[in-house]
Amino acid sequence: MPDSPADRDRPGADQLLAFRAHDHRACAARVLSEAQARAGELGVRMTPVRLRTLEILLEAHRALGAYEVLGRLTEEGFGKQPPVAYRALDFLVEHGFAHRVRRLNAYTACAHPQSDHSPAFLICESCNTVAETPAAPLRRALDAAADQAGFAVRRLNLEAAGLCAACQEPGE
Amino acid sequence: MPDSPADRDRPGADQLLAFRAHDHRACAARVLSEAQARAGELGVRMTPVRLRTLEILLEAHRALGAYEVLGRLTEEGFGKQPPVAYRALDFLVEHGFAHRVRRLNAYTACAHPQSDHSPAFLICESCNTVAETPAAPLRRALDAAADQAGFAVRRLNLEAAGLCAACQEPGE
DNA sequence: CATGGAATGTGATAACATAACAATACGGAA
DNA sequence: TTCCGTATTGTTATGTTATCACATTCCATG
Repeated sequence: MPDSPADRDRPGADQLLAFRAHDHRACAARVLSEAQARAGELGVRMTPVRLRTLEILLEAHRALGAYEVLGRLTEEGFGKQPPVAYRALDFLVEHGFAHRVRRLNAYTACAHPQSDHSPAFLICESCNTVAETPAAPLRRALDAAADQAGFAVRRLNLEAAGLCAACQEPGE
Repeated sequence: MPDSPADRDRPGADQLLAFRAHDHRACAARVLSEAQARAGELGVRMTPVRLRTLEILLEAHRALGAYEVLGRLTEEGFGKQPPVAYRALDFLVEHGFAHRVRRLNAYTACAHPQSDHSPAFLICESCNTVAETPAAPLRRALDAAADQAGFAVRRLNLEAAGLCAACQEPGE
């Protein structure tokens, strides 16, 4: 299927697929297997809680709060205290498998774990769907501005709140 | 004093003054009086708690948590329950007198209340200083990308974490 | 198999934020 | 000026998010 680097840099391609119909099961499975492969490359352990946490985020295809994730994990026999979820989520974020959406106090699976990137999030205030879109050009622009002040950017968090196409429709 | 629109769009001018020595008292007084004038224009009331909250943020010249602000307000005879601080802060943010820095769960006085703008924050992970820099060009770029997906951006939050010039120095 | 570091689990608590409602202040209309 | 509606401030109570400290288990390595 078409998923060239060029496609990946073009919003409107699979980046914003959160707002569009798609083969969800295949999409999740693909990201999962990519993530496992990448964990191997990075020399980190994709343990059962961590894997399951990522699966949960992928199934939702929306941002989940830590306690929502915890609830799911507990149902499945994992621990029931907050650190269980927070540690798994922190791990996933740390290694680029998931992102933290601060505006929602929530976490979402990374749509493109295979490559380092500077993500930007489009958060629909009506349906709460979170779409990830590439922000590399924005990142470069910001880096340039920060450089002038001698500031070294390490992590960038870019979240736009608004209305997705579907929620803008009149009868919605 | 020089504060033309051109200056305001150039980082390295007064935008990043949080990282530089400056006449803090005069700077705070200027912003305060501008804010009061602007409240009049907007037809909103800059009441004592709200004014004092803004003063507190300006004095700190760093991001303060809601409970830090609450502590200060309480010392001065205002209420001692969280909503007192949250309401004042919400008011200030709502009308552009302050910003919320989500990465820090904190609030900071707006450096440029006189004009609508899309701010970006440079957050030093070492000294926690928060500098506000203009993000209008970034905003335009993001709007363009979002448009392609039919997404209408209403609010943009851009926070960069890293090291300020001072904290990058060897002996620091 | 011993062993040390990583990972998981627990109870407890800290930190951040809002709901719901009472009392008061303010400003415009009668 | 007086009255009235609304905005504002205050309170108690509670909800939500996140971390600390420490015990136990897992697992790769020697």
